[in-house]
Parts: sequence; structure tokens; C-alpha cells
Amino acid sequence: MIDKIKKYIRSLEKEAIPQLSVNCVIFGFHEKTLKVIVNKIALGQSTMFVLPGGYVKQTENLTDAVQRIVKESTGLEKILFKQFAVFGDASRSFEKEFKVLRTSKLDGDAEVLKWFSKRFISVCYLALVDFSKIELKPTQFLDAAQWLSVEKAKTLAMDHSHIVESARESLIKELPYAPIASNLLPPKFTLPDLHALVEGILGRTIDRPNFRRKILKSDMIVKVGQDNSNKRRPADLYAFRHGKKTSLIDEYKLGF
Amino acid sequence: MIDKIKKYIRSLEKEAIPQLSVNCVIFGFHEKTLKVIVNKIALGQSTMFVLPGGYVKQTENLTDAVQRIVKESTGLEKILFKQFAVFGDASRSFEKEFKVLRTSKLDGDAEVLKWFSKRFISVCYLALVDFSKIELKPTQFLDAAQWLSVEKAKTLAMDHSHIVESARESLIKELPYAPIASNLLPPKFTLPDLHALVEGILGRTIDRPNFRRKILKSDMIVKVGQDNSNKRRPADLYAFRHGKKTSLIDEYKLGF
DNA sequence: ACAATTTGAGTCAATATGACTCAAATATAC
DNA sequence: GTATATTTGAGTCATATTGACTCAAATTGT
Repeated sequence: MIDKIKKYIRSLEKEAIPQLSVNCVIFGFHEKTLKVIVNKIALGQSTMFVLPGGYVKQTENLTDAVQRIVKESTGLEKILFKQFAVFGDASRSFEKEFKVLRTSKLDGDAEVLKWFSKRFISVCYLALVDFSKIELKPTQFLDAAQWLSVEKAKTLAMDHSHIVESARESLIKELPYAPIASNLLPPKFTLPDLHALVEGILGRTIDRPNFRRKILKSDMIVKVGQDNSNKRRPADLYAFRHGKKTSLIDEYKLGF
Repeated sequence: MIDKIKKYIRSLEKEAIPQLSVNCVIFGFHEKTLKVIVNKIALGQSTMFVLPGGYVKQTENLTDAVQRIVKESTGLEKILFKQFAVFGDASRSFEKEFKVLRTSKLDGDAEVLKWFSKRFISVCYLALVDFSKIELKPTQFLDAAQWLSVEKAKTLAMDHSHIVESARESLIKELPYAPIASNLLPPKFTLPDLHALVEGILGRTIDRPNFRRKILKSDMIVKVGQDNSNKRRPADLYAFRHGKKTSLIDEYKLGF
């Protein structure tokens, strides 16, 4: 294992852009909750969670690296993604995290330690996926991938919690411009689903009848079926009209 | 000159993060027009324009590098800036531009050519400054700095025109969240100024009486004087209330 | 004094918003 | 089988906002 990691690090030192990493905040929506994919690292006693990420090969476009990383985690190829922040403080590295993990098999290894002590500039992307399509796979060399509610993603390693928080703010800003909801929901969904999704993104409640009125009037979705068949009164199923605008808010309107 | 450049390149190779550059789209507002700062490079017959930019020292925070670059161009220290895009295609370098500039004194120099043929990932920031405060200074080793109307910034070198276009789109997205107008206007301004500024940012006309009504009702500006004393009927002077919201649009409202 | 411009102020119908109520359709409890 | 709690769909109504206007006041140049 450690030899594989060393070999990988050596290949990165040859083929990747130095000191540059990519991190992805992959959003999904499930059980009325906005979630992100994180990877568990279990080393000895300690456990930490990090965002999916990777490096950029010299021959690889930055956006191709992003798509590769998202595919590695989710298996999906054509997804909506957007660069939203860059984290690049001079002290930004995994050095502290590694020193805490004293029990790790990796801890003693100078070469690995040196790699993770390096300063990395992290170019951060948010990505939107249909939760129901996903089969989670951990990032290379990491132990397990899992969904984590955005609300609970407060204790990720290094600055990764800040990255998630920043991603959520950017997601709000993108609401009027990008087809956020149609990329997070399955092809057929109910209005209560959409309502919960927007509430989850904005982090506040929205009057249900008013939300319903506004969405239906906008003509962005079409009824495609009946019944949801689960809890109480069946809900109508809808699909986004494609071709039409799929952003939830009127672009460029801004009140003028 | 060429020796100074070589010395600078050697210092960068030692002290800067490799293959990472920073570019700044510095916006100003003058004569009812949204403008950006560009640097002229006059080498032999050809001339090209590039955005202010630079590199990040190993010991320097990314955001400090940005502030340093803006200060180098404008002399200003505390400005509003925001990261908005990263350009990082595998083929992204100044190699082509350099080969075109055959007449350049630099062209023959292998060391300089090698540096500018490198692939650079450019982290891009937009910055807002009060045009009236600025004394332009060219970026290190470049010939002259000047303001260029955003509309006319279509023929900058490499991908810099795309960077400007992307910056303008991001500026629109930031309108509801950041104090854009108050950072572009002088402390005292007229409503026609503000009107022209917002039209310039959005790239479309806005009904003047309606704009006036909306801004005044929002209570974000206060009348601080009379008369502008130039063309026709004198306009009232206003200042932004600070403490109050200074973003032009209602944050988080988004129509729900 | 008069015309052309620019700024400030106002009108009014149409539309959108916010805060509600109410009934229909279902699962579960009784 | 009936009652009850939930969830979904539909509607009401007063108020606020928007979009498309008109019009007068203050200035400069003729």
C-alpha cells in the first residue's frame, strides 16, 4: 500500500502541475436534504473526512481533470460543474493533519510526509449530480466515500468545511443563471421535492403555496404523470421542459 | 533590459509557485463607461495588450499577491476584489504570441522564450476601483498602462479578452451581493451617474424614472449636496449610506 | 427670448408578492 | 369501517412592485 502511494506521488511529481490541486464539492439531493460527497480516511485511531480531489496532469486541461475526478467518485460523465473559489494561503497544506495522525503507517515515511507538507493551491469546483444515479466510489487511496448532509459537513479536514460553505454560497448565486434544480433532481420529480430542494439550497423556508404558484406560472416544468405512491396524498410528477429556461429565477431581471 | 528580465525570471523560478499566474480585471467607471486597465506591450512592429498580472511567491498568500498586483497598477491598497475564474487549458501559454513578435529583442533569447512557452494556470480576480483616485502605472517590465472600455477590450492577447468577458458576467452576478456601485463611484455622485453605471454593467438600458424610484425607495443613498455644475440642469449629489446594505439588489430575495 | 437637453417628480394599469384559508387524497389508528 | 392526522393541490385578497409612460423645472447655447 505504502509503496503504491509512493509510486503515485513520484508519478505526480513527474506528470502533474506542482502545488496545484483540484477539489470538488459534489452536491446531491436526497430525503429532502442537500448532501455532498466526502471521503473517509481512517488511519489508526483517528478518522478524517476530505472532499474528492486530485491533481492536474501537464497534458490535461483543468476542466478535464475536474471531470475525471467527478467521474472517479460518481461514475458520471456529463455533469454540470462550476469553478467557484481558489484557496491558496501560504500555510495551506496537510502537514498539521498528518502530524496529528501519529498512529498512521504513513506517518513515519519521509517521502509521503514531504508530499503532504507541501503548499497546495486548491482550485475548487462545485458539481451537481442526480443522487439516484450515483454509485459511490472512494477517491484513489482513500477508504470510503459517503454522502454527508451539508449541515453536518462542519468538521472536515483542513479547510474543506470552508470550501463546502463557500460552495453553498456560490450555489445560491448561480440559482438565477444555471439549471441547478434540473441537475440535482431525477428526470421526474414532484413539486414538494423541488420545494424542499430550493429551501435546502437557500437555507430558509419558502411559503409552499406561493412557491408552487410561482413555479407553475413560469412554465418551466410540465406535468408528466400522477401519483408518487408513498406517504399521504399522491403528488403530481413533473419534468423540466428542456429548451426552455431551467434556471429558477429570471435571469438578468434583478428588479429593473 | 533583457538582463533585468532574465534576472526576474530566475528569481521567479526560485521563489514563485511554478506554472501559476494571477490576472486582475480592474474595473473603473469614467464618462458613463465601464473600463478596465490593460498594459501595452510594444515590441518592434507589433503591439499587444495584456491584463495586469503576476506570480505568487512561495511565502505569499494568494490574496496578498492579488492585492500587490492591484497596488502595482493603481497605487491603491484597500480595494474590493473577488476571484471569478481559472483558466487552465493544457495549451495555455504565451508561446504563440511570442512567435508572432519576430522583431522583438526578446524573441531570440532561449531563456525568456522558454519561460513564456510554459503552461500557466491563471487564477483570475476582478477588482473595483474609484477611477478618479487612480494614477496608472504599468506592470513591471511592461510599457504603458491605460484604461480601455470593456466594449473595446475584444482584442487582448492570448485569452485575456475572454477573461474580461467572464469578469463582466461575474460582476453582474455579484450585483445583489457585493457593494459594486459604491466601490466604482467616488464618494459623491449623481443619480444619472449611478444609472449609467448599472446600465454599463448590465449591458442594457434601464428606464430612468423607474431606476430612480427604485434606488431612492431602497434608502441606500442620501442626498449630500446640490448641483454638479456642468451641462444642463444640475443634478443632486448623493453618497452611499454605509452600515446599510450597499448592494443594489435585495440579497437572498430571488423572487420567493 | 427661445430651443434643446438634462434632471427630478409623478401617473396608472398590470403584475407580483406575502400571508393566508380550504378542500381533496391518502395512511394509520381506533 | 370510520375517524384522524398528514400531505398535496387550489384559491383568496390586500398590498407592493413593475413597466410604460407624461410632464415640469433648471440649465446652456443660440
